[in-house]
Amino acid sequence: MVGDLRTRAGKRKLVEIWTDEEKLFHHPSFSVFREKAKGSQITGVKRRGKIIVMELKPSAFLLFHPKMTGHFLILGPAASGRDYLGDRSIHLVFLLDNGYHLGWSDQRKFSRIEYWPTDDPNGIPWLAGLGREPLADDFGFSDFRKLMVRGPSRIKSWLMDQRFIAGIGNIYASEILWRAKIDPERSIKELSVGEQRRIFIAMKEILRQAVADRGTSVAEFRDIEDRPGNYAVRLKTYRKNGRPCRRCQEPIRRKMTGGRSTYYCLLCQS
DNA sequence: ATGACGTCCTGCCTGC
DNA sequence: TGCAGGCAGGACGTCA
Repeated sequence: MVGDLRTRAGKRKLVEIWTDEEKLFHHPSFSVFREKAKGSQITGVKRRGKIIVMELKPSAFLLFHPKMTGHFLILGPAASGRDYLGDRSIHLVFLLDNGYHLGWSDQRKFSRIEYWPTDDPNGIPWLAGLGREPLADDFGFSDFRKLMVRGPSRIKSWLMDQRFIAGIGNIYASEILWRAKIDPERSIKELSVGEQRRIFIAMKEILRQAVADRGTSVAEFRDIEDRPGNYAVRLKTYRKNGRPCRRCQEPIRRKMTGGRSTYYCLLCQS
C-alpha cells in the first residue's frame, strides 16, 4: 500500500496544500504546516505500525494515522485542489509538481496528521512509542515472549496495544486468536509457551496474508486507486456473530470488552 | 501499572 | 415510508 503511494507521489514536490478540516492536524497547526511544507519534496514513504510516514526534503516527516477510514487517493489534474474538498470525504489535497493531486480522504474525520521538521524520526514521540513490527524478519518468537510480561492482562487487548506490537487492530486481533484457538480474555500471564507460540505463528500467518490481499475493507477502506482490499472474504470471526464457526459450526459470538467488540468461538477458543 | 470510560465523527442499522 | 436515536471504532486524556 505504501508502495502505491511511493509510486504515485514519490520524488514529487508539494506545490500547494489545501484542507477543509484543520482539526486533523495535531502538530503543529495546519497554517504552520502549510507554510513550512509547501515546496518540500517527498523523498521517501514508509509505514510504522498503522502510521504512514512521509519523508520530506528539507528534513521533515509527515505522519498520517488513518484510524478507520483515512486513506490516500490519487486525483486527476483539476483547476484547483480546493475543488476536491468535501467531495468523497476528501479533507486534504496536495498539488504535486506533475499536475496530479494527492488527496487524503477520511469519511469519519478520525484520522490524525502530524508534521515534524527534523531529520531524526526517532525523536518524534508518536513513532518512538511504537512497538515491534510484527512481520519483521528479526522479530522472532523469543522476542515476542519477552514482550509478553507487561501491558494489558487480556491477550486481545495486549495484541492491540501499539506499545508492544505495532499495527494490529480489532479485526486482526480477533482473527489471530481464532486461528490460534485462544480465548480473547485469557491473561497473558497464564498462557503456556505452546499457546504463546500458537499466537505468534497465527499472527505472522494472518498478517502476511492480509498484506498479500491488500487489506480487508470491512467498512470503506480503499487503496490509492480507490480499490477495496481483498482480505474480507477470509475473515472467520470479525462481524460474523451468529454465523457458524468454520472449524466446529458453533455460532460465532460477540462480546464487548473495554468498549470494543470481540468476536470468538466459545468452543474452539477456550 | 492497569483499566474503565468519554471523546472525536459519520453512516448505517434498528425501532417506532 | 420517514425519522430519531443508538452504535461502532483507534488512540488519547482523565479518573479510579
